[in-house]
Amino acid sequence: MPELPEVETVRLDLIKHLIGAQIDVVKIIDLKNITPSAIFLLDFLPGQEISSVRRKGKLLIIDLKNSDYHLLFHLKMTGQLIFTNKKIKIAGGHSLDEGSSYKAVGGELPNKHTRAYFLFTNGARLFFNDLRKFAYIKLVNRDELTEILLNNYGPEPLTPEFNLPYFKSILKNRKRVIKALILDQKLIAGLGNIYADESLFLAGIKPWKEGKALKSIEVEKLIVAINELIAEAIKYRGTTFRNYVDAEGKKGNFTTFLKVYGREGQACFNCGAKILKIKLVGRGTHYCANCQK
DNA sequence: GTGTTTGTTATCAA
DNA sequence: CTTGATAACAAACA
Repeated sequence: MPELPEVETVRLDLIKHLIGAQIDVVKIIDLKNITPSAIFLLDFLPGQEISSVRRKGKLLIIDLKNSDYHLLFHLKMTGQLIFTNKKIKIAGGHSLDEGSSYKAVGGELPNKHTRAYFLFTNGARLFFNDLRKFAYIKLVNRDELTEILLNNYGPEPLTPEFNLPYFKSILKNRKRVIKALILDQKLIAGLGNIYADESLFLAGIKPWKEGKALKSIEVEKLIVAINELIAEAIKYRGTTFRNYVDAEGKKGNFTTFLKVYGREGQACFNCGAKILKIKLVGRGTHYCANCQK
């Protein structure tokens, strides 16, 4: 599941290669979550130059030079953005021979999960893969982007806006369980199911505790846990639990540092008790009954 | 065939 | 208006 650290890893990979790159050809293979229409994008994008790659929470934002437009990518659960500048022989002009490809995690590219791809004038290629068809590509103008960011995304971990007074303000008087609150992108942008479970374990808090029931010391522990966890996960290039890969097709290295997610039935690293798993707010939820109060 | 996986949104309720 | 709870979606896999 690409959460903030995984999308950030993809972003850091992409800026190494895509800044200044000019789009040559766009191929849309099978993508229903694309706006405006695929036909419009096929016409609009060629010739556009990429000026920067940004991110808000799990949303990747590609800015186009001398343009009021921004290309948004959301990977949802199984989306991948895989870049390559390996040279391959392309028969006759610009278009990539569908049969030609090179090896990457998940098979040759393009493969059966490739929903769209971009060819750049310098020979680089960017593949948009998605096993399920949840992920989206969206082209928006500046005002639409501002509105999207304002309406859907709160402050991110590791930013000045995500401070203790803010965190306390969004938890007090809240009846929702703490896991639901920290998963809410409007309150904190970037946490998904893995890092929500992990941060609550690190802070020693039961996932189903009501927001308003958290003691001051618990709120302090949790904000530290979230920030440290996200920083470490970025440092290790994210977590691959199912099919996440970075923009070079490589897996994340933080997986081995997980304390509770995916460890049901195994011994807690802290106390040795069995890690338990329940369903909470519709999500698989992992915790240690002994360490989380 | 059944249940499970999760990010996000729609819908409904209070 | 705010807040919260839940279903729905997608496709593969055990």
